[in-house]
Amino acid sequence: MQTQSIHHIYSHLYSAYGPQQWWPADSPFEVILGAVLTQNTRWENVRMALDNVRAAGMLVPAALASLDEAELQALIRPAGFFRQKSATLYRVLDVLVGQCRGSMDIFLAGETSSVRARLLDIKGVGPETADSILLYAGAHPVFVIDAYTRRICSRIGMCAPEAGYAELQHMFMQALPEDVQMYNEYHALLVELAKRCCTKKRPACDACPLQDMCRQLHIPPFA
DNA sequence: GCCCAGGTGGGTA
DNA sequence: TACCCACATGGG
Repeated sequence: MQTQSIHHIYSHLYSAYGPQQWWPADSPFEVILGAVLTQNTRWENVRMALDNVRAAGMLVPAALASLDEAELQALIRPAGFFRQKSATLYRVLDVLVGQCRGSMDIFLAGETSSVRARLLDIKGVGPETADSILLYAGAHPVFVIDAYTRRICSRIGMCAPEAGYAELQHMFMQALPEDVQMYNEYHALLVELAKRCCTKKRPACDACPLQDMCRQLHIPPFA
């Protein structure tokens, strides 16, 4: 039943919105920066920070790593939490530049579980940041859970509002085939749904692509 | 002015 | 383990 819902949600969202072609970045390295910078932060703010980094010609691991703290913080300031995030970025860059010669391929090569563990060892990189990097920069098959995913699932009664990261991730990965492209699209479609009409302010709306499905399956908020 | 955003880590009971 | 809190900017 839950498995079925997870399949239905995907097909409805895909029909309604089409392929999303995520993540909004031009390179794997930019994915990493975005994944850290978007921690508890709107993407609009992240984009301003990334624009600063790009304009400074710093969208290259070795170049960014060579900046001093004040310079890096000035660039990423619009994304908020700039002291924490600059410290996290230096730790990521230590591994990427120091241990992997700046190569994203080396940085993300290996078994998914061991690459994930390596990422989680970096202070400031938690499960969502690690999984975003794994999926969108490294094409590893992990399903990304975020605040949008949690809000949507809890709205339609698929999980408790306080459901944990691992619990939600397991729910999706158990229901779906291990498919990088699908995990990629699915997460992007959930973000699109959340932004369009599953906002915090508006729990249910007429434009929701899931309303018929919710009614058929007798699940709130449309049941 | 007040609230909130695509999290994470540290402290306390 | 289970809460509680700091972290910071920019937009509604």
